[in-house]
This record gives sequence, structure tokens and C-alpha cells, in this order.
Amino acid sequence: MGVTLQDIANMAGVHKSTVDKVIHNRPGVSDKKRAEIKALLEKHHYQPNPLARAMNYQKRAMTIAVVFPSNIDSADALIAGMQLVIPDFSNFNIRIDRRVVSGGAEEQAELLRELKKEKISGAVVLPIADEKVELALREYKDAGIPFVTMNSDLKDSGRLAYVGQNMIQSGRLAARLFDIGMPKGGTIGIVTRRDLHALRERESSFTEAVNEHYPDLTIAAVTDLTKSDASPYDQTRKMMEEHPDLDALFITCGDVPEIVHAADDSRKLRSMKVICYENYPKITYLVKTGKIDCTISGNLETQGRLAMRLLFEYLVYHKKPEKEIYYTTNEILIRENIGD
Amino acid sequence: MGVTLQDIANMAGVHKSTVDKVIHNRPGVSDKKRAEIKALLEKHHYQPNPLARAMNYQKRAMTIAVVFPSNIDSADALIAGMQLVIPDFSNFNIRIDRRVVSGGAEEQAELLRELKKEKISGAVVLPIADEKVELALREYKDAGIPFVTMNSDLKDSGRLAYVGQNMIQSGRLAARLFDIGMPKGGTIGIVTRRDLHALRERESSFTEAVNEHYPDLTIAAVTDLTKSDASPYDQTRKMMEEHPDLDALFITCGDVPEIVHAADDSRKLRSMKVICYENYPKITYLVKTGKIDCTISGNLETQGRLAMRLLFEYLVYHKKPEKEIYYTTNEILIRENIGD
DNA sequence: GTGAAAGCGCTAACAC
DNA sequence: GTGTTAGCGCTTTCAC
Repeated sequence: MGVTLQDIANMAGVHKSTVDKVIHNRPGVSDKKRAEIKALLEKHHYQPNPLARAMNYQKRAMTIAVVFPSNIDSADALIAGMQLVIPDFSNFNIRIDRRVVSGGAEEQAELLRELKKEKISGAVVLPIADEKVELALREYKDAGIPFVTMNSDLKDSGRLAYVGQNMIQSGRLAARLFDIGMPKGGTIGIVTRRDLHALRERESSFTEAVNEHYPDLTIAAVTDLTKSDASPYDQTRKMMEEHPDLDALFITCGDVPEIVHAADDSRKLRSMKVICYENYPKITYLVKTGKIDCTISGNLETQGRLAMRLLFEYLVYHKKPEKEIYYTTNEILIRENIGD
Repeated sequence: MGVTLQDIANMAGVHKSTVDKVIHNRPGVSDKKRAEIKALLEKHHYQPNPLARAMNYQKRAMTIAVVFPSNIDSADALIAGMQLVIPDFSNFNIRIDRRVVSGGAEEQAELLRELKKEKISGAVVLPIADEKVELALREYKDAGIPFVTMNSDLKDSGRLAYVGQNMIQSGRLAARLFDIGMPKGGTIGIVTRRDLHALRERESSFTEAVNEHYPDLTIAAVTDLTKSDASPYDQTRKMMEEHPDLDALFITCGDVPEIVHAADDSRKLRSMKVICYENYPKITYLVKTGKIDCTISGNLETQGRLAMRLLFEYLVYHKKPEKEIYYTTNEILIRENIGD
């Protein structure tokens, strides 16, 4: 049991409400008293009691915005994770306002500004990697609206924390898994998208690991889905036809089902090793049916849960995250451990 | 916001303290009023506010006992997990009393009875699978002392919940991993201990999977460490010498470092596939240095954390676990994803 | 600029 | 049996 606000008030010979004002940097206290009280707080390592604080916030209506780009495969799992936190805070009056915006950076930035006008209490954002979004988020920081970035980071946005996967590790891990799964070596085709910073990191750490450590493996083809307007399906088929010799497929990005189907339709899949990322129902199914050998999960649910929890705890208990960056583990999922 | 105790009191036309007595089944209320109030609570789905409740329990001194058998390799990781929960409950006056008892079931049962006399508030137990322990735990149940079993279960002990690994899955998974890692097939030696129910499950699901699905794999030797008083090291060496042809080693149990060293000293290790369970520093080291190919982690830290959290939440918020059995995931850890 | 007082929802000691 | 009262630690409104 630490010192309470009342304790501090007694020592300072003032009323506890005065101490409260000091703690929250509110006006209405003379400079000398303020300094005195601040010193006492420091000296006795005053820590507010989170429970008592939360008691007061219970009826205060709060809105948390969840901002996603559209067409993100991972969205459902991330949302599911966020839902998990809700029961723990069910006695609070918190509303989750989920907004998916189609379009790109410009649209996301605009949405963020709009939400700010609606006076939201905080936000969980999967930010598009663009300066415009970064600027909009910096306004949040200035306005004192806390937000957490999730799944993809924006370092200088002023976020409370970032929750996501360790991309470098995820790429290296995939390289090793191909090596294990292809004892005789072979050629790999990569499907990726290079407009996302995170995926570039993943691809390059993969390529580096293959070149450095696994001489029996060769990267024979790379398809960057953002280079063309053709569908992921068509682009994959094109790669498959141009490289009929591929032994394996490495998918760094989303649209996994389309890509896998394209490979399947090219009549190559059954003899190919396929490794991809994340785990949502469509992928689970493809792993269970053997079309995908292995998926590396960044635990999207955990990401969602953690992100929401960090924000809640900040809003409700004024508790700052312990770290700035939270990495989830890279889990290797195969048919035998992908279920429950 | 649900109905409050005060709301119910107003409806019943009584004082809220009367309602409180009903909620806690305390005497001092007439039978008719009690029935009336109970009906109202039901009808309005009264849910106590956990925050308010916890506020009152903050200064109440509580002791949680942690009871382990001795010489459990997993202990440190489990404890570390439990520690993680402490900050979240730091404003409570909870003391953790960790007791390791050497000896077997009899000693553990005795310790449990002793702790009961010391009026502990609750316990986290890694129970020895024996009727004596089960009986002692049933007395806890009768006395209203909540406890959680962890890592190894005792179904009929009356535990609040069980937190552990899915053993069946863990065995099957190992079988598949050997199949992947030994494309040409080969012979496997098992080191296990058959006095623990959980490990028997693991071994048999492994054996079954190998026999059913992987015809190229053969189980050529099994060492049950409990069959002899010799050290795990010596017993492993014996197996290695009797079966100089083994291609792989499957370790279901603890004492992994000793067993691996024995295999190493038999000059066989470098050409063998080794799969074991769990992940504590000594194992991490052996994986990183390539002496072990793969370890299947049941997330001991998560087990500890979850077990402690369930107990805390019950003690502090009167919140019952949602499930009776909590399985942690079987995580595949290899050199590339075992660190951070 | 400062302090008094009420309130969040529940619990517990004590009077009646 | 039942109700009164005070209290957990913090926040907020309002009067001085």
C-alpha cells in the first residue's frame, strides 16, 4: 500500500482537492504550494490508486475509434482480438467506433481528422505508411488524444505504443523452414508487395538469409503485386507460367487464397512447398487441406488484444505502456497444431 | 451500466446492506425478504461491480500458496509467468507463499493440509497425480479455499480451473515434425517417464501417430526413466549403446540437458534429430547451439500467468473462470524463432 | 486560490 | 432482523 492523495494532503497541510489539482496540472493553486506539493509527491513516490481512479471514470462516456485501411485480410483477426478485451472493461461506458476507409493515405488522414472533431477519447490505428497519415496522427498527439499503432508502425507519429510482428525474424524463419522442408534444395518464387514497409523488411530478410545460409535454395522469381494493376491471381499465374520449374512459393503478403488458387490452377501446387503468413479461417483451411505447408503467425488476435488493452489501460487507469514496441511471437503453424 | 446493489435495495424497499447479506448468503435476513431479494437479483441480472468490490478488498491481507513438487524443470518458467501478474495487482495486499516440497504424494498432501491451517486465501498447485493429494485438495474445496491446478491436472479435485498443455496434440505434432525432418525415414528412440499421467498421454499419442501415419519412421527403443534408479544420463547412455543405429531422439519428459548430453557423449548426437518439450534457458541454449532441432513449447510462462490471474480474479473480483480447462498452444520453436 | 462535500458501488462494524 | 454509518482513494462541483 503506497501513500495516498490524502496522505500527501496531510503532509502539505492542504486539502486533498488541492493535491488533485497539482497532479492534473490544473489551475487554482499558488505557485509555491504547487511546488511544495510536487516535491512531496516526488519524495514519497506517490502512485495513484488505479482502482479508485477507474471508479470515477466508469460512467464517463468514451469512444474509441478503430481505423483500418480497407481490404486488409488480417482485419477480422485483429478485431476479434480487440473484442476479447471488452468483457474486462464491461463496466465502463466505452463505445468502439470501427471505421474502415477505402482509398489510400489521403482518405485515411481525412478520416482521422474527422474523428478528432467528434472528440474521440482514443484510437487504435493500422496506419498506411504515408506522410499524410503521419501528420494527421501528430495532431492527435498535440491534442492529447492517445492512440496505438498496430500491425504496421509509424515511428514518428507520437503513438502511445506499437504492437506488431518482428518482421526481420519472420523472414529469416521462413528461409529456414524452406530449407528444412526441401532437403534436396530447389527454386523459390516470391509473391510480395513492396509498397508496405513491413513487407519489404520481411522480403529482404528472407532473401538475405537464403543467400547467406542456404546454398541449395535459389530465388528464381519475384512478383511484386503493386507493380501492375492485374489481380493477384493473374499475376501469380503469370509467374507460374514464366517459371514452370518452381519448387516452392513464398507469400509475404495478403491475398493468400487467390495466390494459392492461382498456383493450384497452374497445376503446380501439389508438388510445391508453400509458406505464407498469418492465420485466419481461409488460411487455416488451406493448411488443413494441405495446400499450404506452413503459415507463420504473428498472432493477430494477440496484436488486437494487446493494442486495445494498452489503450484502455491508459484511458481508464492512466497507465502508460511499459514498452514502446511490443512484438508478438512468430508462431510456426502446420496441420498438426493449427487447430485447438 | 447494469443495476446496482442500491437499485435492488430500492426496489425491495430495504436497505442496501440487507441486499449485501443476501448476496453473500450471510445470516440476518428473514426468509421471505431473502427470497424476495433473490428473485429481484435474478430478474434484473444483477452483476456486482468488480471495481467497487475490489476497492474493499484492497487492504485485506491475503496469502496465495504456490505448491510444486521438487525437481520440476518447468518450475522457473511457471513462476516467472506468475510474477507477471503481480504488477497488475500491486495495490492489493497479496503475499505469495511459494512452497516446494521434496518427496512424493504423501508429502505434498501433508503440506497442503498445513497450509490450510495457516488459512491461506487460495493456491496454485502443480499436483502429483495421486489419490492422497486429490483428497487433500478436496478438503480445500469443502473449506471454500479456491485453487487452480497447473501443468498437470487432477480432474476430480474440485479445482477452480486447470491450465496446461494439450498433451494429445503435443504428441501428434512431434510425430509430424520427425516426419518432416527425416525425409528418408529412420528409427527413433524415446525417453519418457510413465509415472505421470500427462506424459503417458503424450507418449501414446506420439506412438499412435507414428504407427498410423508415418510408415518410414520406426520406434526402435523406449526408455522409461522411472523403471530404474539409474540417472537419466546413465539410462540414456544405456539406450544409446544398445541401439547404436538410432537416427532420432524423442524426449517427452524433463531432464532434457542430461539426456542430450548422454546422447552427445555417445558420439551419436550430431547425426540425430532431437525433439523435446518446453523452453527454459538450458533448452534454449541447446536449440541455439544445434544440439536440439526443435522444442515444442507449451508456453509455461503463459500457464503460470493464466493460473495466477484466474485465481486473483476470483479472489479479488469474485470472478469465476469462463472455462474449466485452459489449454495453451503448442508452439514449435527452432533456432530461428526461439529468441526474441 | 482554497477547501468542503458529495459521489462512484460495495462492504462491514455496530446500533437499534 | 434491519438499518445506519463510515469508509476504500480519487474526482469534481461549487461555495467561500
